[in-house]
Amino acid sequence: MGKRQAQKEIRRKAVLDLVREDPFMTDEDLAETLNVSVPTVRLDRAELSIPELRERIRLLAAQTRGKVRSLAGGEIVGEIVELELNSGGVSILETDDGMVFEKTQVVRGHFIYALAESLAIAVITEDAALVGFANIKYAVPVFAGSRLIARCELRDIKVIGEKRFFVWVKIYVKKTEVFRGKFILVALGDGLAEDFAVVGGGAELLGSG
Amino acid sequence: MGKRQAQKEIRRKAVLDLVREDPFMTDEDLAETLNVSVPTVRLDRAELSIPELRERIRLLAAQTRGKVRSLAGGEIVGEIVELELNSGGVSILETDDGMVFEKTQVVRGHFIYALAESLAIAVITEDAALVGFANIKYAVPVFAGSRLIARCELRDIKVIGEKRFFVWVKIYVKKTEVFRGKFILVALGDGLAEDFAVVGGGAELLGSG
DNA sequence: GGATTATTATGACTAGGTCATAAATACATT
DNA sequence: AATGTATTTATGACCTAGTCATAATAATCC
Repeated sequence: MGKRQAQKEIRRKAVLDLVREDPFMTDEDLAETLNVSVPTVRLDRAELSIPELRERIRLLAAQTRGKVRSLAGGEIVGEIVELELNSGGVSILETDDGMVFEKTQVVRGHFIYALAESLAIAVITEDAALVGFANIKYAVPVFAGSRLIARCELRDIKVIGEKRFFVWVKIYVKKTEVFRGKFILVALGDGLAEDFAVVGGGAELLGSG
Repeated sequence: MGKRQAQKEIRRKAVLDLVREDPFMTDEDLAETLNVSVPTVRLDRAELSIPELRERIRLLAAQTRGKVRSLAGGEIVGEIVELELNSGGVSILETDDGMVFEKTQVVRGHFIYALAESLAIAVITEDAALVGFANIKYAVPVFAGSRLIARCELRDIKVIGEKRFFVWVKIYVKKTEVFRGKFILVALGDGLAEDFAVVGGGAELLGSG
């Protein structure tokens, strides 16, 4: 292998790394940082089948839109299909490839947890409820593509200092129970400062440093 | 108010709704669905200060990139800063506005949970480990902007049928413990079919229907 | 030196816009 | 019915970040 060929190989790897790191780079940006011409970069991209900038960010946006809406964006993970306040509810989450461990294709636990927690909180009418404790069990691994059905039941309300809501959530794939969780939710009201020292960034209420 | 003015108002609202629902619509798409010309749509967009398609998806991609990387995309939530396999580790997650309940600005539990779970799994060297049980406690509400520091410790390994890893995770904001969780992880090996009936979409191994 | 490969240049074309200007249309008012 | 105004549409020049095809140049190997 000649010198030029080796250089090419190295540059192509660099191109891959660069766009992976920052998919918002134009061909001109790439050309500048790699000290080659724009056509060279285009050739590299073509052979590495890296799509053009606009396509890259379009894909990025498309990919993440659904996930973010159902995960980071909204208040609720999954779609609530039944809800009786202070009693129970049902919500559904379609799992997909973006939620799995690569190796095993098994859906990561925290997606299942998030579905359960969201539903548990949705059932409580209290203005703001937070999970205080949870006791959870994953019975069966879930694979991408499964439709998770969460059923939630408010079992008890106790007042021990503050109001505590005892909520049970079971999640099924078809008829198989894959998850079971008992959540103890706490109403976030005036009692906050008693049991809960609030820790925050800008919004620090009760300092601890 | 005349007829035309009213029509305009209605159309502008429709434009807003349409791009909100599907930010990937071109002006031509919008013009067609609204039965007006492209320039009209452009005028509407200008007055509603809706950016052009490319800018919209660029913003979408930029906004969600960070979140998705740390949430849905990668295997790990948070950034691992220390890791001793089969022993312990430390990971860090910077919380932000996208992770909170709107009303209270409190970080949603499942982000904290995900940080803990990710670290617990990372510590286990086993090819694929899954959470079997977890016992968790949220001590203190966390506000956006806090830097969460998760410390994890492998406490025990027991073989009860399959290998079980007993992992403790504590999460701090500064010196305050905000979360504590005991995870029992199960190695996902040959023992899978014994204790675990596998439920999945396309990859259904042990059917239940 | 000549063949081969890699790099660069060039030109024509594209989508999905921007901005500015002009023309056409519809409506309300006098 | 005529006119003024708001609204809508049309037009043309320009932009970015590309596409594709073709050609020319440069570097390396045999």
